[in-house]
Amino acid sequence: MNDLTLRQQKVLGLIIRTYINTAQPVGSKALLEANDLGVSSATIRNEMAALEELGYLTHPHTSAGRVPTDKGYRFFVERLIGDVELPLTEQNTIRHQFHQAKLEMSQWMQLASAVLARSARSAAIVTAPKVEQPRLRHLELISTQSQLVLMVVVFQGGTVRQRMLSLREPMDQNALSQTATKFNSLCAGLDVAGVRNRMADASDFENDVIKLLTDLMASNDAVPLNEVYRDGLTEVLQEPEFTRRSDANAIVTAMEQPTFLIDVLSSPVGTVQVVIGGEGRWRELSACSMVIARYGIEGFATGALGVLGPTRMPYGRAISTVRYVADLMSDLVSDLYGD
Amino acid sequence: MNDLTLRQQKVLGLIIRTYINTAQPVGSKALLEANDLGVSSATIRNEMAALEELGYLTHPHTSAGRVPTDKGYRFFVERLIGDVELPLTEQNTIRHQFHQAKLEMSQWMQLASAVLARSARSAAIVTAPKVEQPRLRHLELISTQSQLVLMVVVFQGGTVRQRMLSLREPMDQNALSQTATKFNSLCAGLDVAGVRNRMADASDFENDVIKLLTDLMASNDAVPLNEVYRDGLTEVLQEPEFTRRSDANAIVTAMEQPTFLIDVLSSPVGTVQVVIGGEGRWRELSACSMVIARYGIEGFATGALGVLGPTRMPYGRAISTVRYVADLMSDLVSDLYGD
DNA sequence: CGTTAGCACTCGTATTATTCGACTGCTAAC
DNA sequence: GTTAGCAGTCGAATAATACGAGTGCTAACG
Repeated sequence: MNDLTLRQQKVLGLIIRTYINTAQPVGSKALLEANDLGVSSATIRNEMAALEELGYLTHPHTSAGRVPTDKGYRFFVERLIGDVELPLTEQNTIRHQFHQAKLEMSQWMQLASAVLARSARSAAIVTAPKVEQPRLRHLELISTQSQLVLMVVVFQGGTVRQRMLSLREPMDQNALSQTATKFNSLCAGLDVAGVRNRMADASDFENDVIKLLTDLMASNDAVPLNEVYRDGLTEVLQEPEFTRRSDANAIVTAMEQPTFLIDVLSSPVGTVQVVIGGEGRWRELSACSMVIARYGIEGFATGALGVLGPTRMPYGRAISTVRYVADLMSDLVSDLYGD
Repeated sequence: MNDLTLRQQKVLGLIIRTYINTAQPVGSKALLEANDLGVSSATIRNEMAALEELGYLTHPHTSAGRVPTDKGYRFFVERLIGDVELPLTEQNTIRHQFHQAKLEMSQWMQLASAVLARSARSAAIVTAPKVEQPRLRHLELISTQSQLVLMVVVFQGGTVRQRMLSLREPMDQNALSQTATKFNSLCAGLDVAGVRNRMADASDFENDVIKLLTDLMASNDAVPLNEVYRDGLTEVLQEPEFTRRSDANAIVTAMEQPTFLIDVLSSPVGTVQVVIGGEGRWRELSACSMVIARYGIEGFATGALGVLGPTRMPYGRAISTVRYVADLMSDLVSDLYGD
């Protein structure tokens, strides 16, 4: 895999960079004009042919310039761009924006998606941090209509969720409050199992509450895709690769139902994943690349964020922005939920 | 405006219905073959010419069939389809789905958007019901890090919101809880002004809390577009009118930032608005129509929902589905938040 | 042996010409 | 008022052509 000469690496890098900028197949002559390589176009052509032979480039057709393959992009990402950091000025701009925002997770997520979209010329997705092992902090039961109760649950860490509960027989607000108080005094700080345990001798109604609570804590796992912020779809659809209807649909669908995020959630926090051309796993995303990271505090509360764009993506910017924003969001999570 | 003969109305209706199904300009001959009109194609042509003269139809070009204008659609919607109700079987299906779902607003919204999108062959948007005049129900202050406090506010009606608050000097959880208890006992059931009033002699910290609370209650107005559910964008983009890049972009942008909903929020609950071809107000949506309604309880908690699609929209289905789902959601809101 | 100039060849894109056919609009007859 | 018939129109589809960017090969060069 590493049997590329230095010059081949240089040529490959230049082709990819040029192609990323222009979206046009890169010819030997054009490449030579823009960069001083000290060799003739014929030599470049030879190198190009060699790179094609090795699978890093292709031809759309005989008389066109070269275009990177997924393998080419992969090499580019892993060997050629290195660990780029976001320029300090941009870091500051972003950090500044985050400090401007109200101290609220939803605002941060929105901001993060906006920053990602602008910076990486791609569509951005940010999911809310999800608490891993929810522990009860506070519970409220609010009587609404005769037989209906609104249950509001605050988990340790500040996540709030709500559900309706229908009663078997009418209860007044007083009785409800009593039950809530009982839960709060007995079960604060406990997880699902703990609550079940502590409330072993529960009344029918209390059991209903426990059931709903359990359901809520468990379903926490199942809805990672519920609270999702998106941005930049319109812009990315302007890119020439999405002229083809099917490719445009693929990315719109992917943004609507970002199922691919589920796979990402198994990676550790802090690493930035680059998936090029769907990588076999997502056939319909063969024209797309994504740069994704998990953020938050491992084992406690984590979310995912990243960008989705054409394979011809500014990987350097994308990777460094995703990493920076992920780190920033991790800091914010630990500020918000930190112990 | 009503100077159309009965036959003209019939012809107009048939043309529009045909065009809605086929997306192809409708010729006199084709129209005659599909429907038994008892007259010849020449007569139809005369009627078509008259309808065009009156502004209800156009020609893409000389040798093409007729296509409805926005005025034509408008007449169709207001005079020709009448008050269609959704078929009972569909009503039942939808109602059944809603009862299957967990008793949670977010699930209902998601479901509503799915139902709307499927039924009206359009993209659907559903915004969360927004409480009009928020009154405090319960407040919690949770210490996270040294100088940071998470404030969770439950409003009357069950809306829950959260914000961070940075302290000027450290406070422990006990002190925080005390403050929260004070607010809860003194201010439950009050609106912004009431809280300010009751807490006239507040400490510095309490004033910070009040400030944040005020901010939260006020900003409630400003973020109607925060919690929004969408569906069906992918499908609607398949429609032939969105082959043109610019039109596709228009609808994607509109779905990303549904600013047009703001205007809708002034209409009364219960009426279904039909906006055809942007109606001058939204120039970029000239190729789109929308069918929108507000739902909820007037003056207490309302949201908006509707569909966005090509002007060639199945208006009958769209209107009846939007109305039915809006009514359903209104019922659910009054179940949830009802007094 | 790597490099380079030169040149024939390929093939997609753009351009132009041509045909085809659906539909209209008109006229004259019913 | 309605209808048959027909000339006329204009977009869409098809074919023919020219253009040119870029390759790949070969032979010469240092």
